[in-house]
Amino acid sequence: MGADPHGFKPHIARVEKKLTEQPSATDEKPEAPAPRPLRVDAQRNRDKLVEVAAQAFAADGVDASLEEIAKRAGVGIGTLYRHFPTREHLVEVVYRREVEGLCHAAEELARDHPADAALELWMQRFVDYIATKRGLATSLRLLLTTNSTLFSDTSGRVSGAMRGLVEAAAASGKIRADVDASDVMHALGGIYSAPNTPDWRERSGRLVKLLMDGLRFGARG
Amino acid sequence: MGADPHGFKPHIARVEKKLTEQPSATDEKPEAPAPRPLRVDAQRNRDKLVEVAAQAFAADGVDASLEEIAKRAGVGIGTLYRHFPTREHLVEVVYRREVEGLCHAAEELARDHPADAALELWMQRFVDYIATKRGLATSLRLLLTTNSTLFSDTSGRVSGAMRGLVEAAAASGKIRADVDASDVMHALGGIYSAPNTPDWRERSGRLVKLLMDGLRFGARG
DNA sequence: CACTAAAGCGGAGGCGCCTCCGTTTATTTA
DNA sequence: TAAATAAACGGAGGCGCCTCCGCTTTAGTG
Repeated sequence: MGADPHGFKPHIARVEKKLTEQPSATDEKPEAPAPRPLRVDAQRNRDKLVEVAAQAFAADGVDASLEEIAKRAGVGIGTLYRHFPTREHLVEVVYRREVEGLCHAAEELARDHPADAALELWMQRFVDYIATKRGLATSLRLLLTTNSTLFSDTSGRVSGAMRGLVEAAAASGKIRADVDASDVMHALGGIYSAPNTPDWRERSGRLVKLLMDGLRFGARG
Repeated sequence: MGADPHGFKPHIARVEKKLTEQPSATDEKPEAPAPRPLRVDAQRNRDKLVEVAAQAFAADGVDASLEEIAKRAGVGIGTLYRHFPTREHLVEVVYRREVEGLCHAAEELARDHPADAALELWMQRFVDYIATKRGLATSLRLLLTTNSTLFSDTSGRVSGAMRGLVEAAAASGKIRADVDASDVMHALGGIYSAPNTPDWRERSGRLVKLLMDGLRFGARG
């Protein structure tokens, strides 16, 4: 995006296909007839593709070239399309992975740090997450309105993770006890809706610090 | 869409550009410094493009080939892109034109027919409009969330036109007087949200007739 | 009418999308 | 271990997107 003077930059939404059928990353429903667990090479390629795609989308936005992604993952374009029949499939998987990572980070941070530090670090991580989300903005907006499962899924998980951290911090006395997790989430809303200036990241960082000061103020600990 | 086995069918939303700057079909703001009224040949080409595009979108959906549209309009692809720098611009103009037509039809029908017939005919026309809107579904959804002016503009105009017809019919005694235009609009909602079956059109036609029977029931006239 | 600047035109060219199918490879079976 | 087979691979090919810029047409001006 920028180093691509002749690039292919369509500007339209064209999504008609297959959005009903979910990729379903963590599908362990007891009813599933175990659809055969992907050959090891296939799984390896798939993972590599997702990883490379995540980088590419972060760097170039959703318009990143799929052919380039395939190449960088060391597979043919055909392989990419077999795993992800549409661009959305790939975007969705990358996004879900991002959410997964964010929730996982919450557990990890909670284990390795004092409750208030864990919360603060997590919020900084949340800023990165939002940054990605903004990169994918248009696609995501469409995906989230088309595919309501995705929306409820992810927003539920994220706010759940945050709730856990806030409550733990409150319980440990590291932050004041009279706040609700949803209030904190609401405060973070400012990050999301803030204008897309170049200094957005620093601003957001400061917002998080400020918020933490507020949370620590008058804490028991 | 179908007669295009090797066609270019991306499936992603890529809209970043120029959606702020409105095409503004009917821009007559007193502040505008009159941006020079388009050379006659240019205007002719532009009109032709919009007309052809309207047909193409109706026939093939928003994925209709822009090169094909340019060709059928008898201009080069470059001309199309000069007038409509992105596909959305074209979609938006076509859509606004559709809305315009619908509102204009309301006046015309009101002039040429008894009030109740005018309303019924207009509602049948409304079915066509919705059909178009469905054809453009994904693009429109994105456009309407991105560009809130477009939304308020058009929905306001359409419901205004309908209100006029309903009130005229009620005043003339051709339909019962105890209904509100917004109720009728609400009833028509069924058309929009109905599943996209092949017999959708007939169903909608019957819905309109049914609705008219309900409206005529117990009328003074 | 001749001239000229500005406006408009249009298509070649370069790139990305995505399908199709012959080839390669992992896994199962003998 | 070898043969058989299903799964996966990958890239050529065909098509649409969109920019760029030399050529054409229009609308003024003297």
